[in-house]
Amino acid sequence: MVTSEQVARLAGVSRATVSRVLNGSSSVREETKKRIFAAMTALGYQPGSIAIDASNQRSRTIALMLFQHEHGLNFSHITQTHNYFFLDILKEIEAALSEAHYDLLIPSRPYHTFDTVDDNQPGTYIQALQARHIEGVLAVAINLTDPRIQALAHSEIPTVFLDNIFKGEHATSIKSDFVGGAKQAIKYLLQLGHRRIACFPGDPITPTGTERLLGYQQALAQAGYTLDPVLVRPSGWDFEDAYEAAMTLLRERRDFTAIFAASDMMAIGILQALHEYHIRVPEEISIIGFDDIDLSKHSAPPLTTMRQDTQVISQGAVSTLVQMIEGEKVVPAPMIVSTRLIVRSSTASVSTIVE
Amino acid sequence: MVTSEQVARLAGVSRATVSRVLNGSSSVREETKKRIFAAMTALGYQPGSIAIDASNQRSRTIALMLFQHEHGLNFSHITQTHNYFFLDILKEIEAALSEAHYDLLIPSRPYHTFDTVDDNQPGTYIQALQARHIEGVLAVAINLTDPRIQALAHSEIPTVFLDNIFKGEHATSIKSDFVGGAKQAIKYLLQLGHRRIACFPGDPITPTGTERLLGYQQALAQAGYTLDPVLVRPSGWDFEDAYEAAMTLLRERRDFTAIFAASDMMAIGILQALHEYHIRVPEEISIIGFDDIDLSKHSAPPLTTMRQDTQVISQGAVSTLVQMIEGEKVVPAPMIVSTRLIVRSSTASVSTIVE
DNA sequence: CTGAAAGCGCTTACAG
DNA sequence: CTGAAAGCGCTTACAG
Repeated sequence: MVTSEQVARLAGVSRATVSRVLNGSSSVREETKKRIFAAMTALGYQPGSIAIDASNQRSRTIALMLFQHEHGLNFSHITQTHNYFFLDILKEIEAALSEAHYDLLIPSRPYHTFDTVDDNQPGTYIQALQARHIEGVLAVAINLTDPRIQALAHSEIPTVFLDNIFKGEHATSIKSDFVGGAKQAIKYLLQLGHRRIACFPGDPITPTGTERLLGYQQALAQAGYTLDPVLVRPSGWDFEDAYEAAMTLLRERRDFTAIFAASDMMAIGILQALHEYHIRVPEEISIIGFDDIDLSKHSAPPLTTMRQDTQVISQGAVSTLVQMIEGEKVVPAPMIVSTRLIVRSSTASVSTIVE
Repeated sequence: MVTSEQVARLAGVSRATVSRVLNGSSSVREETKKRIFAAMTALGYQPGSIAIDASNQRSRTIALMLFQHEHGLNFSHITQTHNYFFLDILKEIEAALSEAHYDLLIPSRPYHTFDTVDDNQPGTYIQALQARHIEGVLAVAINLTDPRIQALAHSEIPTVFLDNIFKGEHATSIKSDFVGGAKQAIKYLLQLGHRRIACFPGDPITPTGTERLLGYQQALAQAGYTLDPVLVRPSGWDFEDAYEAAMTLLRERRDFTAIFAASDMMAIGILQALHEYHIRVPEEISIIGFDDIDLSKHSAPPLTTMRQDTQVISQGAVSTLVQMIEGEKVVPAPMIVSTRLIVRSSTASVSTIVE
């Protein structure tokens, strides 16, 4: 590898000056600057990042962490169908990080060089991140009971949580307005004339599930309708979970004209159940999803849904994190991003129902 | 941060000895070893990775690169529907890398500290990777015209290409047997009695598309059937591309009883077109896909497909790469992994066709 | 504007 | 078995 030493020699200056040119830290005579640039291109010099990091004591690296099952790796989570939505987030995060000149690390090697220590103990988990000079963490906390989450939230490592609210000395969060989004979805269905609306809130163990359920309840209450508990069907977040829950509901032959699903992936599972029962959408049943993943516009029929603003969430997460790393000590308050109704063909007003 | 200095002091030894205990490089008296471990746990010491890297001149980091559109970032590619398959690969790669104690970097920040250089010029692109001490690259080359691919294949950086064959002094590849897989798929359809089989080979500009087409042609020829060119429908790899191509084919009212799709995502697009034409699968038309992504078992009907062995591909890619980094100078030959027929409900024998 | 020197926190021959 | 010293390739006060 070409070193700054060689560049310096060729340009007839000291390594210090080469470094100054690289960083623009202090002014260098135009003339010498030119000589140095010439030497750099002549040799094909690239400053080595390890040395830069060693010297600056920083890595410009942020880690992406998914907490789902206690000891799983990151991608093993993200490939599950119910996490499909996060891929869109990841895409935008990568772009935003690139703008800000940070790298994204998917930590996969064991954190410790010696084996006496248990990686997953909350305390040593944080030490391990610090030892690796992770400057910030973007965390998706799904399994809220994982003790590493609290350890992270209370550590000194700047952290932004996506989708669930955590606060700490150096931690904040950003998420969609699930309550408001669910409310708007239900209002829209009410507006179309639907009165008996089934609700698949996802997993009510998680706040993100409960929030959607709450929006459903509030919208109904505010419009003056009573909720029929038999139409509320908790389930897991996966495609199959929703499919199964829908099959059960259909088997029971309940009376309803519309369905609110807590995610698009779930809606697509429900759609398949309806399909198997030869129930036409939206002629017989309307259905509305949540997220607006790209598959939604390709489902049969294309799905009406509440879009989460992935761009605002991702850019917000990154800029907040960068600010916490580089900027003032003030930790920004948790951010709530509003959702938007996207009307496609899976919803129709009750009056158009064909018998 | 706790340093080895502090540990050494507390244990009453030199930093050298602490280091020796950490690496097990040379023998240390049992007694002092114990004292040192005690000091480490007492202080919560974790060796800092930056210093380790600086000293060892290596990073234990491998980069994941997707070459698709000239200047795109990694995740912006992977979230496209036609790359959904690679998520399964990524999941296994992460696990294998973890085993081997390497980190996965998704390079996103600009490669250069100074702006005089164009990152995407093949030469400087390699220098940039070297400057970042990337020890190896896992590359998915889709846009084969990207000059960075050749630069990488001929560089000194150990590289394993997935899905397309590239060879170089320090580069090899691993991929599924697309020709063989396509052949087996067609043979299976022939066995079911189908004679007029439409083929959606994906994008024939790419070898991976052409290989599947070749398998189709060979299987037909070997069984003694002539190929009707009108049934071969090239298209892009995306869901919509296949959907559009299928709509066109259906509009033309061609005579065929089965379809071979080059990917599951394409098959799902075609399924939707068939659905819109109210054509029953498999009663009227059989369809077989390729890849076996998880969505395939959830499509309506569940898809018969050629499964790619993601585990063998991923583990093979990682172990080969690690071997090139750590081991002998011999570059392993390109590897071809066989595929496997997974029969589900989208295929049936022609005799069962209900008119 | 520029050079000599010290420093970042580790590791590893070299002695003893 | 263990310590003192040099080194990894940068950066940054400190002088001049």
